[in-house]
Amino acid sequence: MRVTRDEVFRLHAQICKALADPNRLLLIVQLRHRARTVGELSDAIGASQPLTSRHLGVLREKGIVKAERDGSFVRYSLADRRVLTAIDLLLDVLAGQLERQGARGSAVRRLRPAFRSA
Amino acid sequence: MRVTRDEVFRLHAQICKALADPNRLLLIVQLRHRARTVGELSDAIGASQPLTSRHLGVLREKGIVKAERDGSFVRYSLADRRVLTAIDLLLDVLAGQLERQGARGSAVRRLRPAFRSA
DNA sequence: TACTGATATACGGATATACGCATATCTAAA
DNA sequence: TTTAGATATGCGTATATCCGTATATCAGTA
Repeated sequence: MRVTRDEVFRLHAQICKALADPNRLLLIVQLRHRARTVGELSDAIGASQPLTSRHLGVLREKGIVKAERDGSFVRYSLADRRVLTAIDLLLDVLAGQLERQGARGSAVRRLRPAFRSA
Repeated sequence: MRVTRDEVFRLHAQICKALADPNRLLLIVQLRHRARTVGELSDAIGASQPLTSRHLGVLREKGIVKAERDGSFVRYSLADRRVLTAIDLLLDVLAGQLERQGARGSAVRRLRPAFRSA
């Protein structure tokens, strides 16, 4: 299959777009250490089951997570950990911006890389 | 200023959203090696001047690029090179996906990291 | 001040996205 | 085959995004 330059940029943007939603970022972060079922994820991010399923579908379609059936459950996991590295980098960028603005709060302190990788 | 956990994820997603457009990715890539004026960028990505300016505005608002006046020109440059690292990582992810699908074309070959960093 | 080139913004239409709610599909077990 | 739990999908609505076109703002110069 032939892929043009424009098509590459379009697909690249599609991947970024898949990350460009708070709920989906939450989902990805939940998968940092282990695979999880839809129900677990739904609980973890505090969203309804249908909404969770749909966001997972978006991530799956873009090849960011993969799904594996386990009985009546579906277990989701990260398909490529480099995505995690990328969003961590962007989080670092955000942390820098917030710090420069003098932002406070525990959520901000937890952003610091040293904190997060622990 | 107090920042909650939800707010952090919202801002994190905002940064991702700023990257989630082919034209804006094109712009960022154009700034990899040097600063450029709006006119230069507009030519480089083949978009109209107003559209280019607006996309640059989005990137500037999210702290991804910074603008510097130079006479009647405005010179844009990257505000944080980690963003470049992040999108390169995501491009690698895409390259892997395309390769697995047996994609061809020079645009795809140029995706390979070894190629790109040269 | 008037004029020109560079950049930014306003407006409107077309398309895409996120969400809630209802419902369909799938799997295991009775 | 029926039932129940887990997951996915359909539909309608509100909102956001992208773009073209026109116009406004700004800096430099005559």
